[in-house]
Order: sequence, then C-alpha cells, then structure tokens
Amino acid sequence: MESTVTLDKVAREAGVSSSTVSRIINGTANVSAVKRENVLRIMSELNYHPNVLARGLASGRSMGVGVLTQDISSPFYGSTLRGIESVLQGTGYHPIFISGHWHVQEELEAIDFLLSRRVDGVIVLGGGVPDMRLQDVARRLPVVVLGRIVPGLEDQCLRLDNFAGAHQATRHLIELGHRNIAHIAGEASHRDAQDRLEGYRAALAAAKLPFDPDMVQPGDFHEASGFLATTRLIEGRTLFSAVFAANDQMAYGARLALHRKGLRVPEDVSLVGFDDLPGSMYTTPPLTTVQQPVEDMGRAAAQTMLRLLRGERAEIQEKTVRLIIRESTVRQRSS
Amino acid sequence: MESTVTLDKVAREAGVSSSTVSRIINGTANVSAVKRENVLRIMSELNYHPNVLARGLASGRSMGVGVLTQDISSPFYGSTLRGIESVLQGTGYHPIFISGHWHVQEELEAIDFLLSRRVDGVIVLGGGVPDMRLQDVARRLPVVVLGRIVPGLEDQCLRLDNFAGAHQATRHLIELGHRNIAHIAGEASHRDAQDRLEGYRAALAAAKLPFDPDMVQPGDFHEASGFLATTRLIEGRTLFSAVFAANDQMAYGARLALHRKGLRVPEDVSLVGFDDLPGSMYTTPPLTTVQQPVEDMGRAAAQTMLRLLRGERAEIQEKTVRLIIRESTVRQRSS
DNA sequence: GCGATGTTTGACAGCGCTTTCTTGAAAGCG
DNA sequence: CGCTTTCAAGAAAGCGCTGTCAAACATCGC
Repeated sequence: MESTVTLDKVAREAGVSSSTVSRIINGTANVSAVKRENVLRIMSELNYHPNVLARGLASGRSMGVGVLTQDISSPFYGSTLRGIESVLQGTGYHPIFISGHWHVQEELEAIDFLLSRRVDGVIVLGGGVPDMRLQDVARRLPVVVLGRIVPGLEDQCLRLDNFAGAHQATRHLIELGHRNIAHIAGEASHRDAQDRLEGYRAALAAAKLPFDPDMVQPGDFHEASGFLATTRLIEGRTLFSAVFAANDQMAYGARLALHRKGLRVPEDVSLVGFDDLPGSMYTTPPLTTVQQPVEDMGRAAAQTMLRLLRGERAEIQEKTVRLIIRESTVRQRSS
Repeated sequence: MESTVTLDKVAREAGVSSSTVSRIINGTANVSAVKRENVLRIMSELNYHPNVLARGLASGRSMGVGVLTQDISSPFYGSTLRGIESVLQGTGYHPIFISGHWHVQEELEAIDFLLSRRVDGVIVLGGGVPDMRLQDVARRLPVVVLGRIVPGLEDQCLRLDNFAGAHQATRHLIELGHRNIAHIAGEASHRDAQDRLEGYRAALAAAKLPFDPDMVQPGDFHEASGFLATTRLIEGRTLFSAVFAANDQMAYGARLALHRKGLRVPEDVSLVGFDDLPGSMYTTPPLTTVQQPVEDMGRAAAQTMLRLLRGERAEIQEKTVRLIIRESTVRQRSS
C-alpha cells in the first residue's frame, strides 16, 4: 500500500513549494502556466487527493453542511434530503446527515455533533429543538430551517401553509357534496398537525358545517395509526362519507381499514391525504392529496444555505401547497 | 459571539498542560482524580467540544464511516441506512452518506470523496463500482459490501439469495394453481434483477411449466415501469393469472395498471412483489412479497464494520429472505 | 539604463489536536 | 538511607494544509 500522497510530496516531486501547489488547487493566485501544467500532471500521476481534514483545520472551513433530519428512512424527509443533496452536488460543499428521531435530546446532541464536526452551516428539518438553541447556533454560523418559523430567523425559515392546504382539502370534499367529513389528525404535539386540524375546522366553519369532535381521531403520522383511527371511526356511531387524513401515510392506513370493512374508495368513502408522497400516485385508487413540494423545499433550503455561505442575504421564496385531485375523491351520491 | 473554545484554552484555564486534557478526554493514560474532576468541570463550564477535524488530522482517524448508497430517498436504501445509523450511534463513529445514483462515474467520485474525507471505513450498498476499485480501497481500509460479492472480499460481503427468493415467490404462485405467471423484470444490468429472473425461470422449470419470453416484461425497479409493463401484458395476446414483480415498487405500478383495466387483485390476478417495503403491508390488498431484512442488513454491515475497525475478523452472518404471504395472492379459480 | 511597479514564488507560522519523549516526584527495595 | 522502578504530567514535534509576508523576478516608462 502506497503511503498517503500529501501536498508536500507533490510539491517536492514537481520541484515547487507547497504554497504553489496549494494555490493551483484552490486557484487562490496566479501561477505560471508551465508550473501549473506540470503540477497538475504530477498530481494525477500520484493520484493525489487533498486531505479534507487538514484543509478544514487550516482554513477554518470544513465544506460540510450539517443537515439535521428526523428520520433518514422516511419517504417524506428522504425527498427533502435528496433535494439538498442535488443542489450541494458540485459546489464543493457536502451534506452531513444526522437524524434526531423527533427526540429533542437526540436532536440537541446531533447539533452538538455537527458543531464539533465544524460544519459551515446547518439546515434543520422540523423537529423540536428549542428556538433559543437555534438562535444560538445561528449566531455562529448560517442556519436554514424547514418546517417551522424561528423568531429572529424568519428570513431563513421556510414553512408551508399547512392551514391553507388542509383548508383546500376539506373544501374540496365539501364541494363534492360531502357533509360528514372525518379527520385523522397527526401527532398532537406537531405544529403541522395542529395547523392541519385548524384548516379542517376552518373549512367546515366556512361552509357552516358543524364541527363534531367525534369525527376527529388522533393519529401519529404513521400508517398503523391511520388504520386504527379509521377502524374506530367505522365502528363508532358517527356516519361519514369522507376522510381527510393529516398525511399520506395515515391515508394509506385508512385506505386499508376501509377495504377491510368492505367500504370502497371512492364509491363509499372519499379519501384525501397530505404530502403527496411518491407512492401516492400509485395507490389504488391514486390518492387525492395536498402536494408539498418536498424535494423543492430541500433544494430551496440548500440554495439559501449557499447564499448565506457566500455572505449574501437569505432570500427564501415562499412555496405553496397544491391540492392534487386524483381518484380517491368523488361526488357524494345524493342519498 | 464567544471565540471557539479550544483544548488549549481549557488546559490554561485548568492550570494543566494540553496533553493532560487530551488524556482525560481520550482516557489514554492515568490522570490524578483531582485534576480530572477539575478539568471536566471546566470543560463543561466552557462548553468545550473537541474539534473533530483537528483530532482526525492528528490521530489519523476521522471516526467517520463512509456509506456509498444509491439513492438516499429510496425506501429500500433508506431502511438500510437507518440500520447502519442505529448501530453506529453511540460508538463514536459516524456515517457519512453519499449517493451514487446507480451511476458508475458518480459512484467512483463518491468513493474518492470519502477517501479524501479520510473516512476510517467504507460500506458500499450495491452499485456498479468495478470490483478492482473496491479491492483497491479494501487494501487501504476496512470495506463492507452489501448486495454483491466482490472476489477476494467474500468475508466482508453480504448478499441475499435473490434466486431463492424469486424461486419461492414463483413456486408459491404455482402451488396456488397458477399456470400462466408473468414476470416484471428489474433493470437488466442489475445482478439482483438477473438473479430474480433466474429464480422465476427455475421455479417454472421445476414445475415443468413452459417458459414464455412474452410473459417477461422489462422494468427498471420503479413504479412507472411496473405500470407500463403490466399494461403491455394485459394488452398483449398472452393470458396470465398471476404476476411476479421483481420488486415492490413495480408491483405497486402493476397493481394500479390492473385496477385501471378493471382487473381485481387477487380475484382476477394474483400479485407478488419483492423487498417488503414498509408500505407493502398497507397496500390494498396487502402485498404478498419476499421480505429482505433490509434494516437488519444495514445493522449487520455496520456491526461488521465495527469489528473490522477494531482489527477483528469480519464475521458477517448470512441473512435469508422469506416469503411473506399476505392478501394479494389467492388460489387460481379452476377455470 | 535605472528606479518604480507589478507579479510570481517560497518560507514559515499556524489551525487544534494527539503522541512521543522527557522530567520530576513518589514509591519500592535491600 | 541511597538506589532503582513506576507513574503522572509537561514540552514539543508533528498531522497536511492555508494564507501571510517578503523576496525574487519581470515589466515598464522616461
């Protein structure tokens, strides 16, 4: 095994000083064409790859962007990560992903980890890290936050209008003639879940429909909870002709519960989700849902981060949600 | 903003040398209890966090494990990453994920990237990096490979028996009385896809059923290709009562195509997938599929990596696939 | 042809940590 | 009591790179 090739070795081999090689690599200053050619040739001959650690230590910039996500395997966050990755690609910066699993303690540790890793910036996806901690971190390096608004960092936060999305979804059902619309709520402690519930209630109110607490079943954003919630709904005494689930995963669960009970979608019950996961286009029937441009948001976050890293002002443009009407919703049969 | 707290600062504050502080942090040598207490106290008072870059540079170990995946947002790889993450958690090592997108060139660059990042080990998930390159890398640092067998590195490779899985899946359909079983193949260049096709053929042969090339439709492991393949199948002249898709995502697509054409699953057509993605339990009907213990494999890979990093021998235990019979397959009605 | 600019290049001091080597003190021994 | 052994603790030399500074060299105008 050849011992590691260092910049010094390249310099010696090329008969120039290490500074010169460094300059060639970084384009920090002019270097005569002859030397440049020569050094570049030797670099590739020796298969030289700069030591990122040393570079980071010397320059103070690690070229890493910390990304605090919640669950790397979640379809929802996955798309966002992909968006971030694709923007950072080729910029010299690299994302470092770490998951908090919706666990404040873990998230805090993750942030410490990223800081000790000397990342140049941090992108935070949702989660429950106290605002104060984020403000703190933001004082030291660029921070971009997705999915929540941190006071004082408004310019670097991107949040979707969950309220509007839920409102649209519910109104869509109302316009189709549904009067008894159930809602499967998300994890009650999540801001997103609260907003979606509010959107649902507001849409009912706007249509002068009564709000029935029994029509709202708690869930936790996972399939199983959607299944259970729907089962409770069916077995309960209240009648419903439509279900609005606070996210697609719970809508999947609901779909199965309805199927189990012999209820057809959309003939017997209309179903709407939220998120527009990649798979929602391929459920049977394809799911009507509120599209969150997740990958887009990831891209926007990364772009904003790049701007901040360049010392420019953050300039994060609002993303809007959009109801995607597919085949899980249909006009209520006049009964 | 307080300037960064360095080890030296802690040492000065505590009235000891930096060596001593280092020793306390790393437990490299004995330090009198009094000093230790004092230093630890000061460390937390100053909120000191070691600079990982400097540490890596000095010690030669970055405490990072490179993970070359293909698509960070894929449900399949996502679970594996999660497994890796969970095992590494708390060991001091940290995964650094990078995606190759099934693009040899990108994968090669990703490996270079990881090496320049001075990771202490590399876990490779499938992909098309030439064996030679991996053998090369393995000469320099621990390598664990999932999803393929690299000659010379057999001990550090973990591959599932795709052939057996496909064989089981197909046999299951045959045992249910199906005689005309179609197959939606995966990306032809993937070893996994080839093996699954072989398993399918072998099962047919074992049952003395004829192999009809028209019954095999090409796909690319994504939903859309499953949809298209199935549409072709339905519109083609060959009759079939069951479909075995080379992965779950294509099975989802197939499911929808059948639905569109008014064919019911499983009443009219039985459907089997491969992978057992988290969502497959919640499709309608729940999908019969071959379970790959993906998260498990991720864990196994990470554990093996840890062993290698400790200088122990790799000892990667075989994982087996298992057919999960759910509700998308049913006995062929005697016609 | 000479001083005044401007540009390329090398020497060298860190970046924050680990680790070897050394020292000094305490402990052990006959 | 004088010696060796043991062990905690400090000094100092890097790890591989960047970036400042100043020297060296080339270019130009008059």
